[in-house]
Amino acid sequence: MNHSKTPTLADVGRVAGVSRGTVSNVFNHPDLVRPDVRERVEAAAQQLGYDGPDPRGRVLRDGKFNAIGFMPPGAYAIADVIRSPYGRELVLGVSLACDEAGATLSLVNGTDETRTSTIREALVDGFILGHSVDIDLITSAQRRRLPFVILESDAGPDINSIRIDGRSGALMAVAHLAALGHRHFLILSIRRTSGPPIVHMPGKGKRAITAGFQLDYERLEGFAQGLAEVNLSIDDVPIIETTPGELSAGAVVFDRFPEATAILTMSDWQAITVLDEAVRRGINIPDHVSVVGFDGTAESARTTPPLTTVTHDIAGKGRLAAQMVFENGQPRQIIMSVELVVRGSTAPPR
Amino acid sequence: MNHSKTPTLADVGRVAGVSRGTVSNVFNHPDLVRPDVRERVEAAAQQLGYDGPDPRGRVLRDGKFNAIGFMPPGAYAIADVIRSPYGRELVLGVSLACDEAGATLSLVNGTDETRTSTIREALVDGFILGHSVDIDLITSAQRRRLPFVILESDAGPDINSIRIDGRSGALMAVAHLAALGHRHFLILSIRRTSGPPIVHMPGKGKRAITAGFQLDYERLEGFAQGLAEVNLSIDDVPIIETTPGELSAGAVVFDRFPEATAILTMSDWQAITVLDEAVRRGINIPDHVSVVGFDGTAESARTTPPLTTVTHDIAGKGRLAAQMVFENGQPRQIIMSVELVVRGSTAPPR
DNA sequence: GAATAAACTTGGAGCGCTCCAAAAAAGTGT
DNA sequence: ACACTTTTTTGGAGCGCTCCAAGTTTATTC
Repeated sequence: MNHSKTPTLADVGRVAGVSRGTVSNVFNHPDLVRPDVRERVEAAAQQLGYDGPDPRGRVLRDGKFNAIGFMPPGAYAIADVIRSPYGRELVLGVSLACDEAGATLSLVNGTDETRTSTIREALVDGFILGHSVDIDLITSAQRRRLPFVILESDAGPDINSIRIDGRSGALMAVAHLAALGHRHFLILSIRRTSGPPIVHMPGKGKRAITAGFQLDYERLEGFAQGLAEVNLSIDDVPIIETTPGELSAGAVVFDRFPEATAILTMSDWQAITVLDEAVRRGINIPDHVSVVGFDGTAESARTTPPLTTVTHDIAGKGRLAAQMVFENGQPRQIIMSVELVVRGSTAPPR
Repeated sequence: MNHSKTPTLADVGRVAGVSRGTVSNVFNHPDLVRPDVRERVEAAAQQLGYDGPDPRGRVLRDGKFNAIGFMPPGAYAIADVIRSPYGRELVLGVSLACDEAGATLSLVNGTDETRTSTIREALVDGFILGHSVDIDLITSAQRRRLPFVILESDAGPDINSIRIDGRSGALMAVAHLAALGHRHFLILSIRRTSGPPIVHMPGKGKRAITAGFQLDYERLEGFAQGLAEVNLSIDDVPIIETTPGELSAGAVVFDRFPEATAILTMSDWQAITVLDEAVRRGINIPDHVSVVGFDGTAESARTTPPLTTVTHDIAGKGRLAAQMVFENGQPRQIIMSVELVVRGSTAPPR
């Protein structure tokens, strides 16, 4: 039994002269085993170079992986998540909950084609899914009969979800700028397909419905409401959709809409793009133009000027999501509150 | 067979009137199955709500998890890795290789006590271990008979390792500063236990050996050599050991060693601490004091002034480590080259 | 249409483990 | 020493799957 094959419980039992069950107990419930027997088994294990039960067997038997999977939204790879400040803080929160639970965090990849098979095959006890309303994905996850939580997307009362109150956040952002006296707004929204920024000119029908996901939609609604409250219509506000990572957003803003004094965004990242472009053009923020970010990432506090932004507890969201997966209780839909943190990127218009 | 239990391959086979093997083939090698049979099986699967083979069975049978584990060094948690710029870039590299290989990246936690059991139990095909010379950990990893790579620590010819040429990096840093005319050096080294900075005054024996790990040791050697080449001795240079994350390092430097004009560090992070403290005290860098970082994280380019730093390809290192795990070939010990990137934080002494 | 080749299907043999009911051993009290 | 309780140990029964050699069916050839 020693052909350099890795030894098994049974091998150890054979050498120690006890049954498999006893060897298993030595490793998992040592208190149930008489001390002398335990020592004999440990000696046998040592001799064979056996280092404890192989997790594969346990997994099959118990059905538990002691791990949760985090799947980035849409076409994002794990690398994109780690690269982005938002993704990073989210994963940080998830990892904190995993630390507490002693669980492993599996970052699972899914290109658009492989997402469902990944869901089917991942070695995890549950999932956290990035924002996505992809019904196939949800179906796959449900089929797997594993707990899962969807972020930033409400998929109905039977499905765990956590999202922020983006509508209120958007509303606060507009209200803040309006209170400062701004009347010329511009919105940076999120383009869900790849490609250059798409510019929606004012007055061409209701553009709010161009939102790809619930996340954008809610925020646009909030913007619309906030504008309505100061007798403006979102239909008169230009909307630029940019893909995450798009660097030219700022240039488009200043090239095409020099009259705008208040820029509303859907992410700190977009806001920072505008800040960078402003520096390049010698446009002073907030003197010439005010900018409001979204998410309140750590980065937003370190820009010059620091960003006024709709803030929420990103890491807390990740952590809560993981906890919900671990608990595996009744489905809940949680809406987290947001807060407008006013910093240096907003001021009254000139 | 329908007691709301999750269906298995056998259940599907029973309904479709074929054997388990055929059902397995439908999902894994559909080309081997006659189309009409395949359809029958697929219909049965659909009817039962069977969504493909359970990964647990496959894992036991095949022995492969299709995942690699990343274990942070020493007492770090996953969260610490994600928080730190260096850890983040490293994980980014690992994740890129995982993306390419279609594998999952498991971030496994190990507190000091649970590290070896984590190694024993993680559901992975191999490991990347943060820098550590902990022999128990290496033994555990070897026992598991899984490929693994150790970062920043050479554990001998039988063990995969990747590290940077820290000695040369350190040497370059000193040479650069010496060429600028500096004679009053100070070294920020790494404290491996928790607690406040430890100050090693000059002239009190050979302090280089206080290094906890190979990483520090090599760099101290490099510093020593560089100093020797300009007729200085490391024994005359103060060394301050700080824990990663320690914020007071900069204060200790300026409080205790105002005569130092050239600060050598072991991480960008330490260097940034010094920069921050300098701003607080109105000390101009590089006019009053020059600072050299280590690692060349993305952050180092964005500080004010941008940091002169010993740079290496952090993400590349992570990626290579993952590739070595996937390849599982002959053990290799790789030393990656470093480069001194001169930016704004160094200048001739006043 | 029989012989031969090709295509497809089958089901046994595990993979390594843990649970659990039952058996065995050890301990207790009279 | 015996009956009875408590502590330990045992080994069968899977967990769900894939491989593979062997068997069966279908297609091709003469």
